[in-house]
Amino acid sequence: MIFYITTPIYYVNDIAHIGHSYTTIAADIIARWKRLNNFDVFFLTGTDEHGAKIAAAAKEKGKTPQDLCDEMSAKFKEVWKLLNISYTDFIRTTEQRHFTAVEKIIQILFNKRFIFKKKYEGLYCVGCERFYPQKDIDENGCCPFHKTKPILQSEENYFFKLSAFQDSILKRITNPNHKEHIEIQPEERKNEIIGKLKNGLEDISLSRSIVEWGIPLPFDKKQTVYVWVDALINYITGIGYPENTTKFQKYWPADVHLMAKDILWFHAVIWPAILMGAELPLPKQVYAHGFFTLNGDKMSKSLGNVISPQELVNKYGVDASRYLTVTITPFGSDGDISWQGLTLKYNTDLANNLGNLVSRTIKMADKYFNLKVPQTNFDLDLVKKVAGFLKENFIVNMNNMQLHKASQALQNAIALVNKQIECDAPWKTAKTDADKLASYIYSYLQAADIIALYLLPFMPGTAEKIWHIMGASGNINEIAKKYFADFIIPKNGFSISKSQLQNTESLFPRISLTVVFNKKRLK
RNA sequence: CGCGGGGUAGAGCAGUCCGGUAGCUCGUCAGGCUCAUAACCUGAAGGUCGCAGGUUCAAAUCCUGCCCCCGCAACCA
Repeated sequence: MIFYITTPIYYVNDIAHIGHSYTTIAADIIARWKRLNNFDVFFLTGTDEHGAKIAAAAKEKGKTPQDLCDEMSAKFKEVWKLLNISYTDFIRTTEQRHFTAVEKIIQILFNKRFIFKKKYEGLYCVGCERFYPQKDIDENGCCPFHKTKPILQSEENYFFKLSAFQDSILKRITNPNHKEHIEIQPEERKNEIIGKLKNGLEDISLSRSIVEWGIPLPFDKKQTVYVWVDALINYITGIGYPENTTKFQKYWPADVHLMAKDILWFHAVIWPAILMGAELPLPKQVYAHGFFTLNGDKMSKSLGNVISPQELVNKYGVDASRYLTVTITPFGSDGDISWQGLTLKYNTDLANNLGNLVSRTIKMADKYFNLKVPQTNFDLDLVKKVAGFLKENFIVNMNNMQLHKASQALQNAIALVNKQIECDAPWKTAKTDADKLASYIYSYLQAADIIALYLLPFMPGTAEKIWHIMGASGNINEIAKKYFADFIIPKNGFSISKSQLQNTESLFPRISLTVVFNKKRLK
């Protein structure tokens, strides 16, 4: 079974912020989940490096565009390493393999007469790298975004016949039974796209004559390919198009293109049009998640309220940051976040619930059984209950990309064990019935093992730690793969009797909320 | 009539597609427990589910109309 998932390639005019990491962590969690389900997964991310903005930024810093791109691209890679992102490949649009792919696609479109030349005169904003119709210029005659005066630019450009694909795209999006159906998620975003599509498609300009930092058109070297068209093609470059046909045919079409809502249009409409023009299969699903606001404000550089992944990691650690980033708001819709909210969720879900469960279990195992998995007539009732619950509630949500719901299932499963401990009251049993006590502690260890398996996609490091703390043997990833294939719990459980347990420090030390408030004020 | 989303306890949100005792986290209050990270467990208070109609044995959920908030309208994840 094959699974190909992508994130957008990130534009190197900015360093990674929580928005970038949101998409990437989510993709990573899905990729890891699919791997655990024995899929052959290809997970692609990368950087988008062309365009006048990059060239201008480089010039300003006294660097060549390529140097700037190398630097920025490396920074993205560092962040992904920090966050334990398990991408299969990292594509850069300045790589030779990408040039080859873009040239090939553009040439095909040209040969099929989907590209034509047209003279165009209009108001061009350098910041936006686009022309504006008169109606979109503000009252001062400036670009509505950059507040700078656009220049009157006359260009002879190449255009892509997007309009030719309107009906076929609409059909593929609206009809689930179409053999090339593109599933757009979530539903409300799909409605938006359909609405816009019905308003009609205009042909889009596909080349720029004044942007030098780009890929030259194969049939007119004086012009470069419009950055967006350039960027989209990365999804096929990354898996070997056009040279490695075996690899390409193995992984294409993509199972999911994951992104934020702002760039859905390009992925849901323009990208399929390009692919259809080139007679390539279409992606199966395009999933657009929402935006974060911070304390109700839009995150923006000008407001200076952009959260960086490093800040999160410094405060909460890698795994907690991964977890919090994707579960703090419902996946798919917009959501408001705050440092208080993040810290609260950290304390509730990770310190009080998960961390404390591990802690109380291991301390009891230490106190009563000297850090050895007790020997017992197995009582697997609790384990079966937890396993059954997770199988029922976690998996379906993972497969529907409802990451926040999947994590909720995890939390509920953990709470189940906490409740059971309360109900068993092993600290009382300790005084009366050694055998019963052994079976209690044993069942908590086994339940924690199951929870660790399900924790793997979200918090790979923590899951492995718990696995070892609980005295479970073997490589957790291998065992998880086996478990998710047949859901059979080994007869003696995962933590074998007499195995050595580890009494370690708290996995997630509580964070005082007042510290957060103060830090925020200082900022 | 441009398109889309939202209006559910003090706060933040889920539930709405596939009608059937209104749920979660935080906060508040009262109890319990003492293995544990001032944690964990139990219970309570608190909601006319934006407004008005309609369909139905039954509506937060379906239909109609209205009010208010917020995005988007082509390149900030």
